[in-house]
Amino acid sequence: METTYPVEDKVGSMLQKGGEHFHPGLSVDCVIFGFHDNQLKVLLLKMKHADKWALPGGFVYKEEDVEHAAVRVLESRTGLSDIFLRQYHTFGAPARSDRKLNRELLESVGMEPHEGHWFLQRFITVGYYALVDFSSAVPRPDEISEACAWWDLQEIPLLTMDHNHILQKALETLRKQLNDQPIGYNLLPEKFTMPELQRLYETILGKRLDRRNFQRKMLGYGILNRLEERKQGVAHKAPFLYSFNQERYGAALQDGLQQGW
Amino acid sequence: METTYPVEDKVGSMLQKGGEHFHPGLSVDCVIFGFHDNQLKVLLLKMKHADKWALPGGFVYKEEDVEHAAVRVLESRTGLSDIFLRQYHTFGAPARSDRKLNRELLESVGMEPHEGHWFLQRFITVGYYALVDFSSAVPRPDEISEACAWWDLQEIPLLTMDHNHILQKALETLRKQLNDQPIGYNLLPEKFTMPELQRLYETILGKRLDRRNFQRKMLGYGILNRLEERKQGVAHKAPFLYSFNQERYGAALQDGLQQGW
DNA sequence: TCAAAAGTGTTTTTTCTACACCCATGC
DNA sequence: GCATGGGTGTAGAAAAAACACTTTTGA
Repeated sequence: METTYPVEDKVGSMLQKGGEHFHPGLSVDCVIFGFHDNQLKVLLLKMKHADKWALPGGFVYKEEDVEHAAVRVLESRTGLSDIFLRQYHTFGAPARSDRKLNRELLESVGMEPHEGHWFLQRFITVGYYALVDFSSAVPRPDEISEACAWWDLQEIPLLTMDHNHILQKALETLRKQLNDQPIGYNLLPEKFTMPELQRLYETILGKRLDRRNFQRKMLGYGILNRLEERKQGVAHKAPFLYSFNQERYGAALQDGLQQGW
Repeated sequence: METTYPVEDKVGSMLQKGGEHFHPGLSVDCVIFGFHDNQLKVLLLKMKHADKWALPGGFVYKEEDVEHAAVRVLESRTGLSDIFLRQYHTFGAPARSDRKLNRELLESVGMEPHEGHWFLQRFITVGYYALVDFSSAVPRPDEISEACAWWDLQEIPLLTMDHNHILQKALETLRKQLNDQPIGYNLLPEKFTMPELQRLYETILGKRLDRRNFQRKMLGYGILNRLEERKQGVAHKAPFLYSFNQERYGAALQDGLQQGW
């Protein structure tokens, strides 16, 4: 089922016509995680007419599935489709909307910020987090932003509105996901080494793990295929390459890994 | 911070004035769990002018925190405040709104279902689940419903719209909660026996557990106080009574019980 | 007095934890 | 040749699973 939605060609027309096209007072925000240089990265946007960075987000068309809106944001910012995306929380505090900021944005594009303008209403936002392969994702700013870039999780600046909070909550959810679901398929390249997978886990958890116990536990999940080849051109002993067993990985995502009861 | 919101005195005025007071296209639905007779129960409403039962839900006032709306629904249906409430998912499929049903409802109260009426728009709903003490909760229907009652989880009928789906998802979330957080404080009376707590777990999980291993594990969490007294007037050997250690229970909710990594 | 439910403990199995040793590679 | 990272195995501790005996009570 393919549906076409109007495209915002520029800030002005979006802000002007938004009220007609979008579901009122509703947005989605995506925390897009990538992994590179043994660091967890997050994709951030720098909006025009704003001095702070923000999470990539967007509005939901009137008859669009909310999740579809998140997929759309994701695809337009990274060029990737068919990736891991999960809704984790909806942020509904009235104070989270920064009317002053939005009013200034309206004025900056020469629009009259009249009372009742759709963009000046209070917004509820549905938070999604995504796991993407850093090397295949190509960050691209949209019409209303001047930059789009990966940020190291350790160096996240003060973001707009409540976006630091939204990001923090995504990270907590991701950490919990490790406890009953596998992670890696979407964050690592097709072929990867066990140490690389371990770095990923360590980065998400923020602590170091024992090399041998990690390998045993991970192999015990039965979701990995060890390939014949080893990683080329590395210092020291060449580690084996692995890939995920699609079927078993999917089943593990579905059924969970270890259940306490 | 106490805020007063307009009260819907009856269906007509709510449907008529709703557009002025409520955040457009947004609702909350609550899956209220109780435990009685060794059975997990859910509180359902029977709406006037409708033949199906529904989850208790409501709309969100324009400047009201979404969570506050859920608390409001909960309090008005059960008479309880300060209970366990958790947001678990937001349902945003366009097809979930049953316009036909709402149109009929409008007509049934003598209102013109004109195009663009707020009640005929597509709705996003934020799902919350609550755990309440069955014996202190007093089910009370609101102005727009003719009945409010506890239903056995095994006997849930076909509900309105996507409410069966919303309920199912709440149950899944509740099951997962058992794996890293304690449950019971809100579902059981102040004093309870170990077998009662075990029945609760068994009911949620849908499977039987070993009596002795359950007790060992549960005591190991260190969240229980064993009281001096035993349950009175029961057949067979009288079991000890327990209560939850508030401080430790709260800490366990906060920090989690067992973390896989 | 006996069936049913509850309290407590023990054995076995499995999993987790903490290590030690050898191998390959680049400098 | 040696420091660094990677592959593999093993002993001890801890947790989970399986199971048995005794006590209390109402019918």
